[in-house]
Amino acid sequence: MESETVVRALSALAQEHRLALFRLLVQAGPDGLAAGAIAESLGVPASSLSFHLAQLTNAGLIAQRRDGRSLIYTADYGAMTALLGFLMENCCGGAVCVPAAPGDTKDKNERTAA
Amino acid sequence: MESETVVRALSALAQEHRLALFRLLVQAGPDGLAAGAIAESLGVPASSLSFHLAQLTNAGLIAQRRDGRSLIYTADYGAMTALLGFLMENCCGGAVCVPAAPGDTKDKNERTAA
DNA sequence: CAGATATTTCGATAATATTCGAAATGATTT
DNA sequence: AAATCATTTCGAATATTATCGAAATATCTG
Repeated sequence: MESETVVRALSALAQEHRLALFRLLVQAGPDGLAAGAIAESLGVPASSLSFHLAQLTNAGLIAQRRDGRSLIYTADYGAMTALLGFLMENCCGGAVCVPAAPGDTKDKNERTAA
Repeated sequence: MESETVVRALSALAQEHRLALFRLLVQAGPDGLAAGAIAESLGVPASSLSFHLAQLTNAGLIAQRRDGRSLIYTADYGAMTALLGFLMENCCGGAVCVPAAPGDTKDKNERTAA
């Protein structure tokens, strides 16, 4: 995974509306949501939303499919996992350091490390 | 974890120099690196680097300690793990979907979900 | 084909980020 | 305390991002 790709993905998520949007799609699952439904849910004008959808699409984090006159957007879980993988990949020079299971929101960062 | 905190952390990482900087610190481990060493390693002027260090510090992703006349920066692994945790936390409405271990770079996103 | 609906593109404006040299601060040495 | 070294703050130029209405595009319905 190229560092430029990662920056684009992080940039895409580094914005209130888009983070909310992405999480909305993640929770919506494979069925996804139509652009209109998202706009309403987020309280963002259609044209603004379209801009944000384009950013996320461009970053490869979401995908588009057409259903009638609606465009349905879905989260790309693969891209997400790849991103997370990249962020921990060279952690501590390869030592085991993030054994925490998903959902475990522990905040301590004491480590024996090296 | 507040969404605003997450956005700040993502914003901090969503920039070539800072992503490289953070990864440099992650790999450097608990010993960390002096600002000067980082500046040289990244090929960035001192004042620019200082700006980026401030961003990462402000986002809580790195910490500072003084050693003589040098300021040593280290990655905050706890903040990092918290961020990753948040990003997967509500994934698929709570269904198990990212069981992949760190280092496993699988790219498929087929899921039975709901 | 005309009308209605869903969404995107355009264009202009406002807001935020990045960059880097020069000057300021803090810590060390002599 | 003066000189020196490491780093940060300031200020100002440049670049990138976000916002949203109006107009354009694409799809469906009658």
